[in-house]
Amino acid sequence: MGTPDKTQQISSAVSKFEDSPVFNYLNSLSPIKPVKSTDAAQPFSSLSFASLPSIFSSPQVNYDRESRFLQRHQELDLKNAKDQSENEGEITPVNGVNNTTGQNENGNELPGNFDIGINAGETFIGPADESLEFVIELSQALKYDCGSPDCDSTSPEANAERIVQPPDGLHLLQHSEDHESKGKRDVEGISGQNRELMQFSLDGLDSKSTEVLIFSSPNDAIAFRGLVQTSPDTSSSLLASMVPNAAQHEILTAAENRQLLLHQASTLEQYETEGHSFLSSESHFPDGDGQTEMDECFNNNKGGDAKVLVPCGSKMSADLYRGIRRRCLDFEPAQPNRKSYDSSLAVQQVNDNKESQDKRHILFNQGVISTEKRILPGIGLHLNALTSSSKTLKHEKLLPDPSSQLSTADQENLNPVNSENEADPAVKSLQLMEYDPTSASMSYEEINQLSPQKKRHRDLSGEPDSCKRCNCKKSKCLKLYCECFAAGIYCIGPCACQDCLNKPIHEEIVLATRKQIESRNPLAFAPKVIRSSDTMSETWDELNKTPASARHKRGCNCKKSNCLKKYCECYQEGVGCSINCRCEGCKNAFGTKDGTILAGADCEMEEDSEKCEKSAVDLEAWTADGQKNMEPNNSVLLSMPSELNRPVLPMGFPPKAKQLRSSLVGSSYSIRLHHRTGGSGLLSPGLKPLQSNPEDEFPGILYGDAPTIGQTKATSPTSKRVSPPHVDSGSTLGQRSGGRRVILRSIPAFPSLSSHD
DNA sequence: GAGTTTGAAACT
DNA sequence: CAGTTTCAAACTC
Ligand SMILES: [Zn+2]
Ligand SMILES: [Zn+2]
Ligand SMILES: [Zn+2]
Ligand SMILES: [Zn+2]
Ligand SMILES: [Zn+2]
Ligand SMILES: [Zn+2]
Repeated sequence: MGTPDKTQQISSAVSKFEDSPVFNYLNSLSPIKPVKSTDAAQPFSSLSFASLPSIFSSPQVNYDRESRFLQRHQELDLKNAKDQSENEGEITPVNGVNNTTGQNENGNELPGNFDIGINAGETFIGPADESLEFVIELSQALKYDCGSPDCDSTSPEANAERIVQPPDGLHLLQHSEDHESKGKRDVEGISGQNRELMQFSLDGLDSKSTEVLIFSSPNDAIAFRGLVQTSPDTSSSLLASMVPNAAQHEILTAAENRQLLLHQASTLEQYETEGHSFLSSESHFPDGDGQTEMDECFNNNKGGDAKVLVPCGSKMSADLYRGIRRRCLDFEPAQPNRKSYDSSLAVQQVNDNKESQDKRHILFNQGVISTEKRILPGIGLHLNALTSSSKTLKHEKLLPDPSSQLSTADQENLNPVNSENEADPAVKSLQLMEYDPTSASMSYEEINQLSPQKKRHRDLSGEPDSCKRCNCKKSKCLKLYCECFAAGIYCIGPCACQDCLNKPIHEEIVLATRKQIESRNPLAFAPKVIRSSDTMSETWDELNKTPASARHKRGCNCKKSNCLKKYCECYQEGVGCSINCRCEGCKNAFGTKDGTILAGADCEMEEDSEKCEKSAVDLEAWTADGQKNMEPNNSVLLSMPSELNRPVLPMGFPPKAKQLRSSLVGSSYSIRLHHRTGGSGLLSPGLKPLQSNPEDEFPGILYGDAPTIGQTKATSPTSKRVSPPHVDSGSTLGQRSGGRRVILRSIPAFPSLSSHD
């Protein structure tokens, strides 16, 4: 509510953004402006679906179904969300008690705001065939939802934990918070199943399993999500990694998604063959990781009921854990939360087998809870608002959200929620609130952290908090100068800003400001880099060709940097300059304005061998860029997270794309696992540090995640400096960390250049 | 860490 | 739309 003026402004903005599902969703969630939300909210389902359809061949059909699902799902989520949102706004303790009770309460409340108009009921799922598509679409839709942290939270883990521990409402709730992180683990853990899931999604999912899940619990929504997200997330995550921009998301068609999934699946399979677990492979996925993983777990659960879960849990425990951490690391170094996972996992394993039914039940419950948590995160991001802001953008924005979801979680603080105990949710939330409201739900923070942080993650070793984000002194973080604000996220602990108003507490201000900025420039929060993904896979298939399909929408205006430094937004994003650029003396290693790519081959052809060299250098430079950070491989990953950490360029990065590619691909496999192998070791870290594991654990995965998230530039500010991974040496890359990355990159590399603009 | 450079964002 | 100022990051030392 806020002042009428604000409301009006917002409402107007909302109208604009109706398209963005996330936005709607958020609105609905946030208690603050029910009215607005309501209006805007309605679209949530419709919007989200609408977007989905575009992606898939048959949108309408799916749409209907999805909408149904969503409705339910939404209701649940909304309830949760509401609770959370309320909490956020008020900062009251949330989770613990609220969850349980909250649901009921929320439920009552929801109807009013939401009213999505959907029928919730009835048949959620249709025939198996449809279910497949349905699932996918949903997943996408969910993603949008997920954009918020929620997605992450829903994790199988929760179930597991629950099982282990007595079913106290309170405990559960508390755990739920932790679950978020756990969820991630779980997801990853599913490894073996993942493949199946993926395939299944492609093939057409088992209608049976899906149905079961959905129908079985009242929390259909949750289950639903899990299912949906599963397949879609994966694809999405891949996409994300591949595509830098949200735009890709839109572009991708169902077919593409499938391809992606398949691709992943194949990759995973390979891994498994080697003995690695899937988890790792998936984990590498950027955004989706958390979600995806969870989804998978869910899927498993659904299909196999308890059985599935068990596996997930067990696998997850070690492998997942790592994977999760990695991801976290990517985005953010410290994730204290994760620790808890370990313990929880162990417990899960024990219990899992026995109580399949109970588990399920629990799952649902937990899922719900987690959902609630999730909601918060979403809110945390301004993205919601932003998303809505630009109609066209919505998709783009969506992407960002997901990315954010990824998990960055790190936040320094992060509360130790984890294992320690579940400290009371309320307490946590309170604490978090101090820093950020997000704290309650990791996801929230995660999102926020995502983008900006990545840049500076370098601090890894040093301080957990290290990841710093913005350092605004005069803008109060309410202008695009602020990377956080520009990325649509709230400032958090790692930010070194002064007089910051970009915090959940000042949501109204933030949203109003956003609105104003958008009114001036509708694309202000849109992703800066666009990729035409349409053909991407096909087109690109091989690298060769042109380089970069992705391009900066607005182009740069460099005068002195020759587009060879990160002062250049194009270069920073890892994309070549385009006709939209007004740069002078462009030597962008990713492609010059004229279209010349400096790539090695080109170089030769072209006059300047120098360019070639430079370009190649750039690559390295790009990753390492200015600083000299050198962290081992990880660095790259870490850095990337923000936006694209990795250059858009797909394959061929100009210079020595070959090396990269090959290395990437090859490495992907190799890498994968190596961490996972350690099965036992995984857990360890506890926390850690990115730093510590960087090389081993993170490499690939993190990397992937990051990009995904980062992809949409809009969301993330720019990654400023990346640490250099030693990417340049192809050999190195290839081996470990590189693997996944490479794959991702290659995939992403979409072809066309984006002309869309 | 301080200081410089840079180009986008904001402002006029 | 161009010119100027402001700003925070990227970069340098
Ligand atoms: Zn800031
Ligand atoms: Zn900030
Ligand atoms: Zn700030
Ligand atoms: Zn430039
Ligand atoms: Zn440019
Ligand atoms: Zn240029």
